[in-house]
Amino acid sequence: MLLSQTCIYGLRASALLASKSRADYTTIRELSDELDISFHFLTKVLQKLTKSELLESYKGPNGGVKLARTASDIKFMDVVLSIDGDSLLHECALGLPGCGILEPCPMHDQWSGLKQNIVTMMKDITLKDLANNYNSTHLTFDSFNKGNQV
Amino acid sequence: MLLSQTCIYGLRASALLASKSRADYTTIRELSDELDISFHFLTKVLQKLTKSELLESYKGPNGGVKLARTASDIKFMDVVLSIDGDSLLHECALGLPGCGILEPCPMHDQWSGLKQNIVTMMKDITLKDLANNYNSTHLTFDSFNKGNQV
DNA sequence: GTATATTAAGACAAAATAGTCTTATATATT
DNA sequence: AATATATAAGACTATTTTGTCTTAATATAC
Repeated sequence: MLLSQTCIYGLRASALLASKSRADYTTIRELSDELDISFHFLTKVLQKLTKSELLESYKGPNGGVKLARTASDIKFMDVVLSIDGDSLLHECALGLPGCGILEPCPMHDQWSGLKQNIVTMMKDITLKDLANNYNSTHLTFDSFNKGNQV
Repeated sequence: MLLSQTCIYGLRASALLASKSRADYTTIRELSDELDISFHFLTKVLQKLTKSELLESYKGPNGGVKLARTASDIKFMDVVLSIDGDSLLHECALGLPGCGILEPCPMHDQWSGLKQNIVTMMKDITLKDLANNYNSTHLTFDSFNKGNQV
């Protein structure tokens, strides 16, 4: 799996927040219910995004979380970096720590090309894009969670 | 990480076997020493490849493992499928079980394009390619394991 | 046939990841 | 002030992945 489960949860919650495009705060409980993710676990995931200043949180009644910037200004990659870190950018396909331009492993050239494409995509796509696609499918995220399609 | 550690060990051992291009058996001990991988763990990894009939094994003195076919006839993808299975081929970037053409998740189109490129590469590269590159670098795999480059 | 060399198999341990639960802290409402 | 609502933080548990160790099975050589 390319991204950790934690990261995927963060991406889904971020995309859902973006699709709501609300100015006020959304509770994590609402997000966890819609996404069918454990409330407590999602709380911890979103804390990372808050610390990275991708989200803003507010305690107490009418509190919750919201995007810290406009959805078009937060990239897929921002969420990945915040949660999974930058290991994806540097990792050798064969897991060799010394692999690089000077001492390429047998996979280096092929893999770094592909990796660059992945990174480009992640830097290209914003939460707004995710939210747009999300809305255009006329599907709730919840429907995915039921696994009703192969 | 795209591939499991187990899978990476399998790939490295397979590439090393291919680079030796020996007709007789190589002991797992020799492979594990050169690759600096735990002997017992590598044994279990290679057992999977043997069961998948990518390798042949032989017990007793002068025994060991060798490629079951010529190196140019075993693909990177064969090893990945044997060890990690085909989850990579089907996985949605957002981990949504229902994601597909009928009910695409917000990432579906972009991700399936990239995924296809990855799969194409893995089906394209053979152990012979890995071995060639490996030899042309004039580096032992061992030098990578020391992590002497950023 | 006994000793030696090798993979096969499976029990066990350690580490990383994922998930749960409880308590603390901040805010709003009354 | 008291109560209710929300995130923050951290202890704890469960699961998966990775790694270790012991024993079994098989083949060779003498």
